[in-house]
Amino acid sequence: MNVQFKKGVLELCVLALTAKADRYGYELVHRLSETLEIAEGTVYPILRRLTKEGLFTTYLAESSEGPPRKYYHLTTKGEQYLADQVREWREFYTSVNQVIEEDASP
Amino acid sequence: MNVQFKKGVLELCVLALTAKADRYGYELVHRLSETLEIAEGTVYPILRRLTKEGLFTTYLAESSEGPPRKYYHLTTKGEQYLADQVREWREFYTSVNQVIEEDASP
DNA sequence: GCCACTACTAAACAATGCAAGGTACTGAAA
DNA sequence: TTTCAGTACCTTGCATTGTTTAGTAGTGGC
Repeated sequence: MNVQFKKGVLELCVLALTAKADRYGYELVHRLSETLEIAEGTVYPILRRLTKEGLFTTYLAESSEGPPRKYYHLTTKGEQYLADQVREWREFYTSVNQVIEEDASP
Repeated sequence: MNVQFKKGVLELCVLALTAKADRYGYELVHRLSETLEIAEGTVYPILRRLTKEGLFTTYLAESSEGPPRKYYHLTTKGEQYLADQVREWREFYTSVNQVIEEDASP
């Protein structure tokens, strides 16, 4: 998996998954690993940063299978930011595909 | 335009455009600026790097409108690399869209 | 000669993913 | 009881790569 492709997009994926339901870090790592290869050391800094920026609130919940989980909940500000990012992402990959296809089949 | 999205993809775009025809740097900057916002100082380092890696050969051609242009020509190695990158790109954005849509319309 | 445009280069800077390391709780196997 | 695997969290330093900013140099019009 091309590491460079992921830049900035992982943040978008974390936001998107958390919009569907509150998530905890470990869960996000494993969910995202199914399709995109992603490391723990990548996810936690993103969560910290986005929480600091007010896009997430957090709360702890006990688990029967290990230490308590820190859940992340998307704020209203987070939802707006996510919507913007999704729009930008769509514009972006459409542009890239135009450049590629322009070339692949002229 | 999200700066981080561009990382890694610019290389792909430069390769894709050069696969269609030999290009010179200034031309690439202006073509790519049409869709992605991009600076001169970004393109030339990519060209230098890819040339060093054997994906491009270069030659000079005179221009009636300024100094001679340095054209970049994709090598066979470059074509193979491009094909790989395009395949990876398609897999990548498909995965990202799955994650986003999973969330946007469940 | 001077200026705008074209073409390219160089160096310091910033953002972000990753590897590697650490802490700590639970339950089952030894 | 000790040990190990699985769960869950977090931090640090590194590598990669685009950006910013500045600079060099040729051409043609004023």
